[in-house]
Order: sequence, then C-alpha cells, then structure tokens
Amino acid sequence: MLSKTCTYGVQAAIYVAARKCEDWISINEISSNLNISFHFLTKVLQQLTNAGIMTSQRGVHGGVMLAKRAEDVSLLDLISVIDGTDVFEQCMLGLPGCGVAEACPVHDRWVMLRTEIVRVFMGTSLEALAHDATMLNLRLAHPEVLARMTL
Amino acid sequence: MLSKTCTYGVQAAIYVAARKCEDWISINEISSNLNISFHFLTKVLQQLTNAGIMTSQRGVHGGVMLAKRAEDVSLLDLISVIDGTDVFEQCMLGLPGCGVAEACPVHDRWVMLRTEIVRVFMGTSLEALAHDATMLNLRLAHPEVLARMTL
DNA sequence: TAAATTGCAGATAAAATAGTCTTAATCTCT
DNA sequence: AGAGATTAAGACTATTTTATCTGCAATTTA
Repeated sequence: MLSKTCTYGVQAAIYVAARKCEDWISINEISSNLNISFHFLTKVLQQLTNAGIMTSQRGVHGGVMLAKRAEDVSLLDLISVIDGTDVFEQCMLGLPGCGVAEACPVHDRWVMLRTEIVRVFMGTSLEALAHDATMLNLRLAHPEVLARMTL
Repeated sequence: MLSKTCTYGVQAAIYVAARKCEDWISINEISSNLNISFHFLTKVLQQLTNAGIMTSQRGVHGGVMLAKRAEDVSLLDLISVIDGTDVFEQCMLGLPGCGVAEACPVHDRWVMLRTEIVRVFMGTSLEALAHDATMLNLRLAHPEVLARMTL
C-alpha cells in the first residue's frame, strides 16, 4: 500500500508531533529512535518541509519542527506528499482510460473502497495519531528499539 | 496497491474467464490483446497454474484454461497468489510487532479499512468480473489496443 | 573568527521489481 | 517418426526503489 519511504515519513511526523515541544528536533534523534537510516530520513523529511508541513533549521541546535498545527495535517496530506495521489485516484488495474465513462471490471468496487480510505485518511489528523502514539507509549519502533528510547 | 505483475495476472484471468470457451486459450492471444509482454505474462500465468487456478497445455493447440469454475475464484485469490497476503495482514507502517496487543497509531484505522477491502475482494468472483467485462465490452486494454482486438 | 554541529545536495551502491531473450520440454498434426 | 507450435524454465538486462557516503552550507558557541 505505502512505500517504505512513506512509512518513514509518517512515522517521523508522528514522532515529532508526539514530542509536543516548541524547539527544533534533530533528525538524528528521530532516525536513531525510529531505527531509520539518518541520511535517508533526511531526504524524506525534506519532502515534508518542501511541502510546507515542516520547517527545518541548520546549525548547532537545529532540526525540524511542524510548520502547521498537528490538527491541521491529515494522514492523507502526509501520504500524498511522499507517495503522491495516484493510489487514491488511479484505476486499480492501472488502465489509463479507466473512469466513470469507460470502467474496467473492478472499477466500481475499487472506487467504493478507495473513497472510504480517503475519507478515513483525510479525517485522521496528525494530532490524533500523535495522541494515540502517546497513549500507546509511542509504539512506533521495533520492540528492540523501544528498550533504548531516549525519549 | 497492486504490483504491475499482479494487475497483469488479474487482467489475464478476467480475459480468460470472459472468453467462456472450453478450449485452451494461447498466451500469445492474451498478451497481444492485453498489450502485455508475452514472456512476462507467461511467468505470471505460471504462478496461477502452479496455484491450481489455471491449467496449461503445451503444443500446437495449447494454451491456458481455468482449472476451477469462475465463480469459485475470488479476486482475493488472484491477488494473494501473485502479490501475497502481506498487504491484507501487515501493519500499514510496516512495524513488525504491531498487532492487537501492541498497536501502532494507525493500527485500528487501517485494520478497519483492510477488513472491508478483504471482504469486498473475497466476495468478488472472477465470474462477476468477467460478466462486468463482457457488459463493458471487455474494457481491459488501453484504448488504442481495443481498436484491434481480435476477439 | 574558528570550530563544532546540523540540515542540504549530489553521487554512488545495493536490492527489488519489471522486462527480454534463449533453450528445453511437450503436445498435435501429418 | 518428424516438423511445427506452444508453454516451462532459467539466464540476463533494465528500471525503480531503497540505502549509503561524501562534501557543502548554514547556524551557534566559544
């Protein structure tokens, strides 16, 4: 469903939102706690900053920060920025001409499911995810990583 | 959502079911009508024959054929054989320990959607898809391919 | 101003997926 | 039995995705 790149981005966004701090959070902290390659995560987060979801700051106490309120960022926003909107718009069988006018055999069934997915993802705010994460004791990383969380 | 390989397999299965003929259908006919690389489609269909969904026959009037009745093959079966069941079972964020006991922040939301997807895919038979395909004038291939369909 | 820290950008490498080609095996027809 | 047709199987190539590495730019602190 989602690319690995996208899961990293969503995880990181939840992590940042769950921290609820007004200061910059270093990418190194995020990557080591979520067990994601630092340089790779850097690029993923750049996509989020370029999209205006986060801001970044270089230098000694730099890092990233949410650019918007967590309740104003939806899961759909995060996924769309990183993976694009194809999965929410395209034909399931990848047929270019498929649409309401000329539908493929799975068209109607998939549109129904897709619409529901979009509805849920759009209605799920980063704030809600971060809240759940906090309640769940920030269950984002692998079990072995949880043990040495610096949070 | 689906790999390209999987979309090829589903398309081919619908094509074969829609033909409703008791004879072998050559992979060459399928590949040229659906605009899929012949050799590649060969491999995809082998997965379906190995899984017992199709049978194949070599030689002059050989080809492939459904091994079961079209109403006994579900869309879920086709997808599971080719892409596996990970997408229907795994955590959306790919976290290995995620489950009912220890859930990730998106767990509940995704399980709900995933269950609905499985329900619909399981309830959609190849017979239904083939019927729709026939009604829709076999709208499987790209527009430019439709023009020269040999069907 | 110098040094340390941190994100940014581009090159490179590794792995997974998609696609192509060649040969072998099997079937039908004559 | 032999020739042609068709799937099976495996090697090989190409493309995309994922991951790593190196140097640079910006910021803070001393």
